[in-house]
Amino acid sequence: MIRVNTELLNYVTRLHSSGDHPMILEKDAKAGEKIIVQKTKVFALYIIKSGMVKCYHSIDTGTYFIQEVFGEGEPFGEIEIFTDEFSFCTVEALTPISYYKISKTDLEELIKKDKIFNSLLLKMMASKIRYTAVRHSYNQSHSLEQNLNRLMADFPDLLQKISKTDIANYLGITVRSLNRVLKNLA
Amino acid sequence: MIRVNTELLNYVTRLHSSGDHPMILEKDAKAGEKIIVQKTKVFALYIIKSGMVKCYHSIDTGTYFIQEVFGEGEPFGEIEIFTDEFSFCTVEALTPISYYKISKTDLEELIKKDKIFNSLLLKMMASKIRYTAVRHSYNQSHSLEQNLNRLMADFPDLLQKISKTDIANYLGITVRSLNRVLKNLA
DNA sequence: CGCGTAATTGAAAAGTATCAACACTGGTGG
DNA sequence: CCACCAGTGTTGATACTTTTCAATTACGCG
Repeated sequence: MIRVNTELLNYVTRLHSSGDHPMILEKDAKAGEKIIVQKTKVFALYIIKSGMVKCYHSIDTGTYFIQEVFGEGEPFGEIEIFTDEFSFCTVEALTPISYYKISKTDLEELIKKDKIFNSLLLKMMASKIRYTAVRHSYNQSHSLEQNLNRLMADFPDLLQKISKTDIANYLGITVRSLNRVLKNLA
Repeated sequence: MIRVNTELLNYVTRLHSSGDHPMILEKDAKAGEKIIVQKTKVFALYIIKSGMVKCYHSIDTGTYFIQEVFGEGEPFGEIEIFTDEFSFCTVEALTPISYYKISKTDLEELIKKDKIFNSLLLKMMASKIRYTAVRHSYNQSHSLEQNLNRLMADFPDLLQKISKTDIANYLGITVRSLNRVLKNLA
């Protein structure tokens, strides 16, 4: 549920601090701020340096589905840039965050010139596809209780870090159901 | 549910027929043949030239979840190659198919040398992530009836092309539920 | 303190799975 | 040519799971 990408973070941090890449900006945001808003154009790739964001897709009034929670090193905005479409998710800071920002044109330059960066991107996207597919498959084929157990095993401090509303929206269930299952587990 | 990628197919067909790329092999398979088996090592990228395959993840005896049905131009095997992990899906021909096959080392060569191919790959993976995310989100947030309606609207000849068992496993429901909803729609 | 958001819990309603019986189809062998 | 078989599809009854609705409590913050 909380994804990280140390390899990419280390590489981008090195690029940034080398000074050779002034196009890599470092920025901050407060908890609750929206970095990307659903159905708008995206002009940059973002990589989280510290903190967490949630990436969610609103359906209509009130309900939304959490695609993923991104932690250190996870990039976002790349899908909109590569597919050249409007964002399908809103990305909102869960904690105060700092992040790197690379504009679309600079990103395209970087991909052309830096083969290591290019292959990190390919690897990152492949890993996103794999992770999402496994998660989707697991969710569909197991009971809520099993899904929750797996989540708690992977992230023991989940309940401290993420609100129950968000956990429920990540699992695609109501908070009522989440509470019932949590009570049964205990 | 049935994905295609005309742009990639055209490009690879041109590479193949130019004769400059003898590493791009053209092969065939009968309906029911498995091109990739779950939990095995994958040594090549495959691109469908004609026909359809289903990509599914088995849980335990009997039950499986269909990730996606791939049609013309859709690649598979790229995730295993880029993440360097065992396959999490079995890829099985639904119809007789013909496909292109590029070995891992040749693929890496091609990515380095051919910037257009590289950017087609980036775009393809971004589009897979986006599509999967939207599908997952939609499935979780809508009723079975709405999901089925959307599927039938997108693929009017769905019931002729895909078996009900496979459709149910794609939606993550039982065949019994699928039949009930289909009856209500009519 | 008061306000809005998040969390908790029960009861009823709706949705889905499970189980089981049976129909339909295409291919195989006696 | 027909009987059989395996795989797929159909349908009803029942049990189980999840949602919906509603009422109440807890918490953080200006």
